[in-house]
Amino acid sequence: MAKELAKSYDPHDVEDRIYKFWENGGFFHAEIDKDKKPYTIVMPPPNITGQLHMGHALDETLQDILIRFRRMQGYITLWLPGTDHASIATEAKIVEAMRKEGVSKEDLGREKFLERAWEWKRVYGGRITDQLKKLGSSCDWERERFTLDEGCSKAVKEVFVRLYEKGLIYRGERIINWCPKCCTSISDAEVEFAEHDGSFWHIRYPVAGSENEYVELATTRPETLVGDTAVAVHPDDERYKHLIGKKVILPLMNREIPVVADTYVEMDFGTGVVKITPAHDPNDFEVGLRHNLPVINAMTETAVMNENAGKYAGLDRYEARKAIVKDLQEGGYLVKTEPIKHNVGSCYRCKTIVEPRVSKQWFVKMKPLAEPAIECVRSGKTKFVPERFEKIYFHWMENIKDWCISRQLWWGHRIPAWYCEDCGETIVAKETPAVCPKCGCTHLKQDEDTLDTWFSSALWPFSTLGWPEKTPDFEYFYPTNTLVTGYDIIFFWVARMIFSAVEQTGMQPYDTVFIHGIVRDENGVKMSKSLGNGIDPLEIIDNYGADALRLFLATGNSPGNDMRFSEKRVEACRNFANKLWNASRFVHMNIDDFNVENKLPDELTLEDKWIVSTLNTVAKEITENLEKFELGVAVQKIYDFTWDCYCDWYIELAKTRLQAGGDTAQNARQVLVWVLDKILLLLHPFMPYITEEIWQTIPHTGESIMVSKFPVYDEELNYPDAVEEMQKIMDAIRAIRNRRSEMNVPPSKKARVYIATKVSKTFEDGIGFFCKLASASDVTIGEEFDIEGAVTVVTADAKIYIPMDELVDKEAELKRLNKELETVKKQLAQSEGKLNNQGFLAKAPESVVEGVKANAKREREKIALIEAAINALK
RNA sequence: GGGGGUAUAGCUCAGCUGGGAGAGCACCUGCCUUACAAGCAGGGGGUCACAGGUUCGAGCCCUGUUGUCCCCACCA
Repeated sequence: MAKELAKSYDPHDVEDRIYKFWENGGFFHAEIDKDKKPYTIVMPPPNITGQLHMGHALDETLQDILIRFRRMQGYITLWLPGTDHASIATEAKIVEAMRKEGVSKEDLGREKFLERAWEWKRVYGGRITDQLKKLGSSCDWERERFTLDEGCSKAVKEVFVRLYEKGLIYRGERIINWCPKCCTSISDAEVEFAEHDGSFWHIRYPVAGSENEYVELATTRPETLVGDTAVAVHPDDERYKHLIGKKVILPLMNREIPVVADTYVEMDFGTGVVKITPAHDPNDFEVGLRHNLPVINAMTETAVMNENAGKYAGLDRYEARKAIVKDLQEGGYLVKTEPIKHNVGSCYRCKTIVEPRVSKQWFVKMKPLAEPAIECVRSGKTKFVPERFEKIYFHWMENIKDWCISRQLWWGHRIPAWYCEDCGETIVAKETPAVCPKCGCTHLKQDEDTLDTWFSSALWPFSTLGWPEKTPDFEYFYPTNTLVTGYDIIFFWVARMIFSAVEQTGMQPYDTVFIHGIVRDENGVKMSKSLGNGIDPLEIIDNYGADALRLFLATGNSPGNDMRFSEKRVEACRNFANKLWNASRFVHMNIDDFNVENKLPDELTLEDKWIVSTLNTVAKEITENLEKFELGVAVQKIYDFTWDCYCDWYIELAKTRLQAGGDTAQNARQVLVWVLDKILLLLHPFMPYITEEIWQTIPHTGESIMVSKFPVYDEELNYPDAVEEMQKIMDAIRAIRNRRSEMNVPPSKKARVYIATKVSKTFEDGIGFFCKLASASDVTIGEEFDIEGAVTVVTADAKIYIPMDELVDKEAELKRLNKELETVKKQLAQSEGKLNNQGFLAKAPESVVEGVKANAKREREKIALIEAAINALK
């Protein structure tokens, strides 16, 4: 008996069962086979901060499509999964959770805190793994990695030491971005700028030693005044030239500070005078270095004024601002206050406004690393898809500044540097040193800080494969093939991976960076936790199935562009899954006991040739599009083929043959099964679950569709003539349906319709959509017809005769025909115009001229046919 | 200040190297036609933002304009 299939597709029944089947069957695991080519994707590791969101679902889906496609093409595919410890983000979450319990980091101490963090990892890392599985991700779980695991940590230390020994990592006192809430330094890339409404306070500083002389300057941050160590003017500024070298008195603090000349000052902006606070502004810091100015840090690490702020000590930076403005006003120093819009930077994690801060940090010297990384992309070793992102990459790389890599956090890779408490020596090493190499003492203390989380992410493509060891995996799978990620982390991650890989492995990390956009909500707003507009992919999977979600994410998504989530469209995708399911039910009804071979019959009818040939073309197009990362275009092709060609036409046409029985029916069955099989194979990368489920129930060889061969273009199956003829027949049938509808022919009334095409078929058009192929007539195009009581209706390539008694509205019919006649005449005039244009004939290639001639000929034929139809009506 | 994306049906978007505009949803008409009403057949609806240019031919290429979104820089 044929297997009974439920009337509609229920993904709940299927997905978990199929995933287990794949996992237990070992189909995800990549066994190295030197005779075959590898195809490798290393998964961008999701953070262990929580659960997967729609952006992950997109990222994973795209990767899984590529991986499944390549696997079916016969590559040894490795999709290596993993998670990221995400130091600052995770630590912030844990601290937040602890705060609710009334516990602080310091209460716990470093070791206990880390225990807690590892527990967090165990819970949330596991959750993410489960979620990845729900999506159908075909990753090699045996190779799963975590950025803090032993291997990755080894790679991190190796790289740190190598770069240090090469002089590319240094420690120094610099001004960095400081988050007063996270209490850590953050890199330039981690600062987000946004426009804020602020005030521009104009303040006057008395000139020392002269009565009633002032310089007026303007600032947006009066609270930093307490740390001023100079004021600066432009050297060419005539207004202030005489003051250069003199001193002014810092209001409220009553300190004398010098007036320096520096070209950094813009004469046209503000008053042309700038207060210089080296400890609290990056530009001022630079000016300070040039003029050898002292650095007065006036704030603590939580941005509270410190003892250097005199009477303001203990006030928060914004309270201090208020107090200082008030005192300035009372002291007569405040000239005016004007509103201003200016950009303010905040921490990308907690949104707290960052405070520039001078402190001792570790940095990576970027210039020497950037150059080879630029070359890697310029030479095409690594390509971006879409290409335009290369520009962004180049711009960033070419203007790169040193990378601050130390973080004042506990969750992460601890910096492999030790300081000798006796002699002050710094030791950088992969292993904990026993004694100080300089003084021989054992009083060594490891640096308290950890590394920027992106430092380990930057090594991900090779640290996960066993580097720095020359492991078989590394030798075989590296460099990897494709990196799939969103444009939002090109700077954070992609760029850093490329320079790290080039520097450490001497090779590009991957051939292609396939960039996608972000998934927005239905209103086009970026999904975010704080807005509460995020949509949980698992909920969608629960309601519509993973295949539907995947299909939605793949459809209509063009590389590099954002997409909007649309539940309506997910629903449409679910409907497609159901359509496919029911098509397979229909096939099942006709193949009891698997009595059908999954191969094409010897004799193919016109419609067989059409479907086979069309499928053949579709397979080619899908392959081409997948190879150039046009996943959306690829999936659309198979969607249309399945629904329009297979379901709406082929199955309908096959019904008549199935009823006929005998060889006719058997041939139809074979073609039905054969085409369905190909559809499933082509669709499998996009909709893995349902395709496996159905594939298992039709005649097949092999264990799983996952490891079956992806259909390839086969010249033997190409029947262009049949496709063309079938196209005409379908056009004609459509026209008949259209006419029936327009003429209000009652559905109960059968009409005999004659269609004249090259292939000379007669169709009987029954109720609504029902058409069947009847015996061929001897009518050919151009032949004169004389069918009593019938009227000619003209379509592009066929004449259709409909019995007169079914025409209810002659007037409307005439009107329509006349309109069409007019249109065609216009087209003909255009074509003839071209053919009479000497300029055109001289310049146009022969093929074009031939094309226009063919158009004109066809148009003349049309006109003749329409005129005939009009006459028949009259 | 610099760079980039985008403008196509009522809505959300495809349209890949220039050759007679598409999908999903929505809307209208008619159908429970034994695979599927999560469906079938048909229909309405678009100066492809605007203005020039190249071409026999432009949604697609070039120039400019406008709208909109984003990224980078950060002049206090």
